[in-house]
Amino acid sequence: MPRRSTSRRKITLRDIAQGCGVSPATVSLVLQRSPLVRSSTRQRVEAEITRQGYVYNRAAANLRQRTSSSVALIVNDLSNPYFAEFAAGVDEALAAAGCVTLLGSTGESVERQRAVLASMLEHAAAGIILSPAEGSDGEAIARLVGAHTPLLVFNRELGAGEWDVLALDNRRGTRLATEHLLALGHRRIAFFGGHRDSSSCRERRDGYLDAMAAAAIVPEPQWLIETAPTRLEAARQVGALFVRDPAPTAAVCYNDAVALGLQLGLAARGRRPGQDFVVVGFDDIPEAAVSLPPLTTIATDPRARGRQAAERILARVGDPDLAITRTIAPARLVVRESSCPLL
Amino acid sequence: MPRRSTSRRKITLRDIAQGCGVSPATVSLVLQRSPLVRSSTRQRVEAEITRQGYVYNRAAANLRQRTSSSVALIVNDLSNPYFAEFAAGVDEALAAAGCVTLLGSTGESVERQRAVLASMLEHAAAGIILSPAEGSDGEAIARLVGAHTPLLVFNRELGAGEWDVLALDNRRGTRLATEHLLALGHRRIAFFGGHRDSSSCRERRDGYLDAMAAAAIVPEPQWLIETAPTRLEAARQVGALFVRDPAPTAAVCYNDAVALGLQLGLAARGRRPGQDFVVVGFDDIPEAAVSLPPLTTIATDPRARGRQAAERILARVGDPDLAITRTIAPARLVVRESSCPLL
DNA sequence: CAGAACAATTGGATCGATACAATTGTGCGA
DNA sequence: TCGCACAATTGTATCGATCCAATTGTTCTG
Repeated sequence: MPRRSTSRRKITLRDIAQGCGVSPATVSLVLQRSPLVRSSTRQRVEAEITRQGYVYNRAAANLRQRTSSSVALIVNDLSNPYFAEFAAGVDEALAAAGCVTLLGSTGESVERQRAVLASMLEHAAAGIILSPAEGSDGEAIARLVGAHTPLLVFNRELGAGEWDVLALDNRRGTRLATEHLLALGHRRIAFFGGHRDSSSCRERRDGYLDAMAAAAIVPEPQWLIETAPTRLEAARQVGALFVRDPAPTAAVCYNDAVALGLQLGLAARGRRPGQDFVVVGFDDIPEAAVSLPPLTTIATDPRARGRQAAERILARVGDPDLAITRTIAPARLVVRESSCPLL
Repeated sequence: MPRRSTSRRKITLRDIAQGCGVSPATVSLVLQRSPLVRSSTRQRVEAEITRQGYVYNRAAANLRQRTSSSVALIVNDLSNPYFAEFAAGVDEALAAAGCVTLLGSTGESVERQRAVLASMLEHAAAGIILSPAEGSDGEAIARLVGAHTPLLVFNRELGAGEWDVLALDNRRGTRLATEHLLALGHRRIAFFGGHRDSSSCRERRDGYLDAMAAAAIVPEPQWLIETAPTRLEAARQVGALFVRDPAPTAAVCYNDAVALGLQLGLAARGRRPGQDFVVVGFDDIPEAAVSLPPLTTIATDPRARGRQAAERILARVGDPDLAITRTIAPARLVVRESSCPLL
């Protein structure tokens, strides 16, 4: 925990008051743009402020007013471009509201998540946007956060509780993707990648199963392939799709990273993705548009989701008595060349 | 600017004191793990703390102690995976030091950068890590930040001033890359991508020119091609490499995004990257290892750089009288299949 | 058993800005 | 010129935790 320099005292509102012969209260009024101060005094004070290079101490004000001007954003993995975009959106909207973002990352560790949450509470975040680490216990989080700090859970299920939820329409997304492949004439469609026990993976798999069931197709067990949700792991597992004949002709992937890995693995085995085998991803990360071939995927617009999350938590902080909301953000199909009609 | 709920008063240290019949001072001592308190009292106090669900108010403590427990991180573009990794590293190291990260992004806007800096100062950041927006004025930033808050400038030049600098060894990086290509037997080597006026691009181009000069090769003007530093733009500009004969046989790229775009553009024109034309990137983003073919590049390890930046600013906050440091982080060549000996 | 040495506890001022009641200054009509 | 309404300004308690000097308990030694 760092300490601040003590070399030269910091300028306070009292210094300004003394410097131009008014009371601290008046300076405070000037800072708040109160119409009560005469414009001549205001100018005198403002001149003194710039002359002395005074910096407002928001922490002191927050203490007095029992308010907070920060919102915490806790994600599991910043280096995932999806969350990075989300974070950028959150920060954008918070900054626009004159609010600062407290960043925390958990690296999927429940223990670190506990520590980070505690730290954010101590730092008096007005609200918390949380994308829970895998294996989080909703009860425990609720107990830790308490009823005073509003919480918005993003991206993953955490059971029901006294918090707002902003979820993606995972199930509908993969259903759309699967229906798209069915419409192209595919019948043997795999669901590729993701961790069996993650809630988002479960939901996406369910959407796939819905669409298959609606088409009266029973997926073979070997069409469901689990991998770590990374490009590299996905590329390694491509072989599993072709162990038994007849092999699938298309795959709905857990996310774009996996889909890109799959395309890579296909190319490495001499199958041309988009022609010999059709791939659909999920997320629409920037790379999806420029991969080889460009990837058909489900877009969820993480930046807009970030802005949305920020606005929601600000609304709740503004009025804690609002009813709990549960928003399902839309997912839309973006068709690119990785999926094209069977010839 | 949000306000906090007023529904039920927050528990303060005084409540705990009353609750177990000691003075606030004693509770404070317990919180600071002071050895002065008798262990029986300590236990009584701790029990009361958990019973009432007390949350420490670090802002109040910071005010009294004239300290701060936060460090600001200001980047131009979080959605750039390079900065996202960097941010993850910063947060990791700050969290380990019990410090919280104030995030701000500027989107390359000098005006937003001014606003964000001002906000961070008001929020009493103990120090600021800044990757300046393009076109920043070092003077202006110095004036704004003042002498009280230590500043660490990352990634871009900003003139010399009262701040620490953590830079990448751009020039040496591209020199290494170019020497690698020369060693493979290439002579007609292009420098591809980047904005002419960005400081990092200039440095990287200089490294390339150094190596070429050392090999007594004068680059043709059409070997130097400017593009926006994105995959898409790079892919669009590939044609420019081949307008005149004899065309280059290899390219050192401004960064990996550009290099991947170049590979894409080559494939689209029927040239096999890595065989018909050799490509080297810069940054070693995760995609580089799994592109087609895997990309030879210059690794700078952004996560480690982030940790390093955090540690440096913490050290400076701890002792403001340290001499100014200027660290050039090493860049190392990672050879993959996108570069292989001419056959 | 006095009193020194030490352990444990506490009152109250303080950090910097704000809110509120109270005070002072100004203009104007009677 | 007085008094009144209203505009400006100000003194001071406060937010929650900390720190210092001062106080109270406890133990031990001669």
